[in-house]
Amino acid sequence: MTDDPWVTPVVMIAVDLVILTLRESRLQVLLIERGVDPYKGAQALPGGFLRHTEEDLAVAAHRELSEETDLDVETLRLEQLGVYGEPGRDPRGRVVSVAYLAIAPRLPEPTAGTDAADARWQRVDQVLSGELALAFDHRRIVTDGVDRARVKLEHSALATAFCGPTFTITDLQDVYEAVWGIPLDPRNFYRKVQKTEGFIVAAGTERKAATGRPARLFKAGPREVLYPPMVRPPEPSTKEPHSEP
Amino acid sequence: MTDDPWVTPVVMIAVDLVILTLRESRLQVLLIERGVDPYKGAQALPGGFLRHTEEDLAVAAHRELSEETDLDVETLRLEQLGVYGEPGRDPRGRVVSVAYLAIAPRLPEPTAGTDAADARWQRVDQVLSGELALAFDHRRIVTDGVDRARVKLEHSALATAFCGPTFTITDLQDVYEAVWGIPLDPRNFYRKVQKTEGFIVAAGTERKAATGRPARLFKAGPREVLYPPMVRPPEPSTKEPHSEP
DNA sequence: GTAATAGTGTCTATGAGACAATATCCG
DNA sequence: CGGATATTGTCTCATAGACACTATTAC
Repeated sequence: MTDDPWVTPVVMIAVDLVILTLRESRLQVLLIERGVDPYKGAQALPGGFLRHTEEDLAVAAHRELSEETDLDVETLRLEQLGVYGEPGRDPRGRVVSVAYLAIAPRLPEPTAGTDAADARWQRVDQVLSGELALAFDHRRIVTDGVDRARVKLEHSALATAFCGPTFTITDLQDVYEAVWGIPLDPRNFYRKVQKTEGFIVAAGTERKAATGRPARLFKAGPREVLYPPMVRPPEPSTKEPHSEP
Repeated sequence: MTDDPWVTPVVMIAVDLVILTLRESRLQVLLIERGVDPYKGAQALPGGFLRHTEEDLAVAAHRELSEETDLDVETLRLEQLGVYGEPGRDPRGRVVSVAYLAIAPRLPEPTAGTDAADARWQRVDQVLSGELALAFDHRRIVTDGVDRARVKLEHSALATAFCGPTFTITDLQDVYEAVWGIPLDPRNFYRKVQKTEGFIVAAGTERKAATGRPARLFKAGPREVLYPPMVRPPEPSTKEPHSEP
């Protein structure tokens, strides 16, 4: 940092939000329909430009979150995901965007008649496959966000953030299965989660099940870092250069 | 992203580099002495402002790397570490800095008489402890970089990047011990590393040892992602809120 | 030979994963 | 009772970690 700052070109700073949730056992991401021109009418991540010179990035992210969505801003914990600053990514000029990631519990559909009216949950698999096109480089940002969530599920108690204040162990398993995209054995999962001290704690009560035996309820425990970690089977690895007879 | 970009305030973009290496079995970070005024004379990370509007962030990072250091820019792989954009972090105005992380093999001291003359390797532990003060919020950036390196050592073949083109298994163990800050059993480490297919591959030759039996040489293998991961023992955990009788 | 480091063998505790068996609800 | 889901038990296999032991060099 020895250079003269006054030769620095003008750059616009934006924040983009990747909000993930679980609905109908599918991983979904919150998208809005753009109302203005670059990519008008296309789906995009919630977000926007920095308002004034003194605005903190995380504050701007929270502001956009409350402006463009119905979500309970207090509950959500935003985590910095990365910077996306390729010169050509925004036709309006040089825009450097700071992406944030958050995990939301299942929530009602965004309310019509508000600023958030254009916000909709969309299936992540449709975004990743390209079936649902996004504005700018937002597909890449979603991809990175999902990857981050997958990894964080292994080592942190993030999964509980997908659930409501209380949940059953099966609810928690649904989170892992949806995010990882693989089935898990309910019995081994059950014991594994219980044995990881501080991950979840009993929430006293039980509940009436629609069918079958009612499950115990739990809430998120104090532990943030899981040890031992939840293990995710190795990826099929797009290129497995082996094949012994 | 529905806002009008033209109300966006002017923000300066900088890149900062966290270059880590291993010297004398210590984790060290490359720092420069600032020659201009905010924090003039203090130690800081290499880096600088974006040059022109079309310059890519990663390109700017590489440019600063070659301008301010002697390192072989081609070999080093820069990885985005995060964004640091607090309003008050730079007295000159609003500066949003994108930090990059790289791992360098052991290299000679920076050459005097070049632009890199002020660059010096400094012990990471002195930075983290505050014994060596850094300009701006660079101590936090170094902290985050070291944390990232620690985690990446578990799941990726990053450790080989600390070594030269060929190395012994003991060399590799030194990397893990220095970065993690804990001792490892050489015999278990030996087998673990060998069993992880594609991590390291034999580099034919052996070498003459100063003392003891000469070791086999290896080079980095094709595998980037380690499975199973190298396991790092759980942290002592600053706050262990348990104590049952 | 001794010192020193490289590499191997082996035992044990623990966890992952498969899967049978039991428990508790609904109707 | 039968159907469905929750919870527990048990077995087997793989791996981490401890550590005795052998191998190969320099002197």
